[in-house]
Amino acid sequence: MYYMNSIVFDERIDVKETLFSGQSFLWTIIDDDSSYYASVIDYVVIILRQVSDIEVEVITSDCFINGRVINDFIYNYFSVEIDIKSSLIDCFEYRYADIWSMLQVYFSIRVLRQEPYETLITFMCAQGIGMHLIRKQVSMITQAYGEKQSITLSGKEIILHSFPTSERLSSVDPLVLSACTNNNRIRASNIVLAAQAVADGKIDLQALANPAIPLAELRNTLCQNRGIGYKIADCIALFGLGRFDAFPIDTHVKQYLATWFNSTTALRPLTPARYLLLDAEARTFLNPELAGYAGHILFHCWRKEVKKLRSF
DNA sequence: CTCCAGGTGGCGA
DNA sequence: TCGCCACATGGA
Repeated sequence: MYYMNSIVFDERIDVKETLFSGQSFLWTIIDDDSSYYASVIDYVVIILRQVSDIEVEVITSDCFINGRVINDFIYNYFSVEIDIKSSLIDCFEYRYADIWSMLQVYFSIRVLRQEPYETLITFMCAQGIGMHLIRKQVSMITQAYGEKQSITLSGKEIILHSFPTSERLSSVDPLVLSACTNNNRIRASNIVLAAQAVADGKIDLQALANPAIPLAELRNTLCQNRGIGYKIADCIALFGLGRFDAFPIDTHVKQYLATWFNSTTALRPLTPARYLLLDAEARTFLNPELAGYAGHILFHCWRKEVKKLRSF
């Protein structure tokens, strides 16, 4: 028994660019020609299909996701209430006219509100390697330790896996897990430690989701865990805790800060001190409240337009 | 072959 | 605090 819904948004949303812009590593392309994309969220199989610029078809194995009815969940998941253009400062259009015109296409990308723990683990897989390898690691982790789920779409069975619980990952031998983390034992060990911390409450993600917590404090708390530095902490905040003010700075962001925004700091090696400097610099031409939202749009635009990269 | 990819942590100066 | 290096793999 499956549930089908059709959701019409007020503004144009590009589902594929959103799901595969590198903020989520848990979606797979079922049928690119028909624009079908699938994932498992809270043990619910969910399939999205882009019907038109503003319409999305949703097929799920349950009518509730995370205790919400499907439509409510999707609206929240795609953060449709956010006015993307307000993530840039008012004079951006005039001060950075070339970038502004290049960005137009990318305003159809939304920043997702994803499950915090899954975001934490998946971004711990994203260190100094390409997007392709990150997806491979996450996919292997779900297949090895997640629960098998399936759904039949037009006569074809689609096999998916839920993301393994923190309890499940806690009990995995790091050496065995390293088969799923590029053979990187340090990363595997850090992931197990993080899963254990989540499982026994040392990392309280529900508490960290409190928007009243200052960004710097949130970042420092997350950084107390091995394998999480400023960048990963900001990614967890932005994509997993709905903190759209968090501005992760990676190799690509560093590059566009230097090239597009003439940052001399961004020309030098990225140290923790320079990370904080760049963070402050970015907030002079981005809306501080939505700096990370803007950062993700700029990030994806830079990767595609300048670097000619793919995210999957 | 070299360089780079959504980085982090340990080390010596 | 900064620069350098190991960690690991794969694509350009």
